[in-house]
Amino acid sequence: MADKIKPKTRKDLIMDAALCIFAEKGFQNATITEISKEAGVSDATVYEYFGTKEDLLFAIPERITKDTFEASAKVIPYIKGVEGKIRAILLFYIQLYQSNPNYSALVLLQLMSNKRFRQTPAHTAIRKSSHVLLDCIREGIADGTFKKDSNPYLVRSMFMGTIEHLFIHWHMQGMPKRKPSIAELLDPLLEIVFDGIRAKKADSGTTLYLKLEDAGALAKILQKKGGGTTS
Amino acid sequence: MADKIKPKTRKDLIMDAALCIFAEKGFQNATITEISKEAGVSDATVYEYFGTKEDLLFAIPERITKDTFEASAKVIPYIKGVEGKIRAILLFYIQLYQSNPNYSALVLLQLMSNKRFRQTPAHTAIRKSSHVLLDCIREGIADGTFKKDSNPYLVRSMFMGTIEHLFIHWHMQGMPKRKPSIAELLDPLLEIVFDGIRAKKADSGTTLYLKLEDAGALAKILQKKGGGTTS
DNA sequence: TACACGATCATAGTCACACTGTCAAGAGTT
DNA sequence: AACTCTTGACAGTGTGACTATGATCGTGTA
Repeated sequence: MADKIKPKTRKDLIMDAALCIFAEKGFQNATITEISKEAGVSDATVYEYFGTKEDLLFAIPERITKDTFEASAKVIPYIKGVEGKIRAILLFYIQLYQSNPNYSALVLLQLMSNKRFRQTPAHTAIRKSSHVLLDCIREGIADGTFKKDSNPYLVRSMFMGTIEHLFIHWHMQGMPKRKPSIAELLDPLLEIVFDGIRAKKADSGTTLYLKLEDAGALAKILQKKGGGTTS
Repeated sequence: MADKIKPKTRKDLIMDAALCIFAEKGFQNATITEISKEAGVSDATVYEYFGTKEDLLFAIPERITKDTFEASAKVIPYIKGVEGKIRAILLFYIQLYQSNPNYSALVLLQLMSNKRFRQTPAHTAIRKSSHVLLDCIREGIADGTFKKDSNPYLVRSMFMGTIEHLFIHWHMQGMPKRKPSIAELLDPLLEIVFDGIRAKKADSGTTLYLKLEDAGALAKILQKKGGGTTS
């Protein structure tokens, strides 16, 4: 196990340097010379490993994205309850973005709006993970946790859109040094959405809400019976 | 009024051409020569009006953004109720993005992640409008429409993040010809969020929700009184 | 030690494109 | 006609991605 200390190949050195510089100055404003200098190699070596500057850009998120999302996919099935699963998936995203600011800057600011990136293995991994989230929401609708008429695509966009929006603003605000408090917003976010889409029936042990207009009718029912609620 | 038919200045022609080409191929992949040819002017004329290619990019959303958001700001105060106000603001965004696909592609895909764009009048207008939305949410919290412990920043990110996410995916999907159904998702979106943050108390005239545990006590009250709800 | 071979470097060169500068050709005005 | 302002044509510069080539370094092998 001691030989697991990787000696950092030149390829890794180049990608590490590129990640820093791309995240800091943006893809277009970064030069190959700058990256090769930072990595301590020559320009030619960069082209030895990566055909073009854009190939280098696309290669960077590949390792981390695949590793993370494959790990996520393995864990999720063992979590019981769709709400817990959804929470776990979103926590994965938030922690990934939060603990790798350069990575998230790259993905959210440079890659997400690049059409060629969409034909990349890294993006396939992202898409797959996004699909897992969608399936969880569908499962929640199917098993009665969420309202039958919920739009799963909308709900997914609410989750992913909100989280990405928060991170984009964090990056654009110009202070990615300070740890963001986005993880603390996960539970409030979940609470709002779940509260909004949760089926309001008395089949699970959750809190039950009734419209006031129905309260009159309910009052009579409650009077006749002892107070037991049978569906 | 007949002389209101603008003869389309060269500046406008250039910006129109640039909008099309930037939206289609992206800022970096578009060349000045291409734009000037499309506009029917020479390269030099482009530089006559716009110092740099980026200045041209930033100039494009200026008119439409300012016009739209200033119009929005004038209308909002006349709408009663924070929920209506919020709905109106979001509808403004959606209709703006939906009826100007090129504009929304430019803003959402190219400009939002550009740091220099943030120091631009166009972005100031966007920020101002975003602040109006935040104020509405705060107003809703203050007047008891929404829960006291709602995080207005989070709620705003939920609205804007979701809408932007939906539009970005619409653009990236590669079929911006077909009219998107995003406007139809506004009410479901509002329903979920409002449902999640609405104060469940009996202080405003809106629909009222009660916890089931309270229904027993309510039943007695309703029996004694005729049914009128005085606060 | 000597050799071979692959990896890396240094360097020079090509090409595309943003941007500049110059000057001449219209168009409008006096 | 003279004057001015706008526009176009075009040549030129600088930067940076990418290519091509030969030198050099490091390592394993005879």
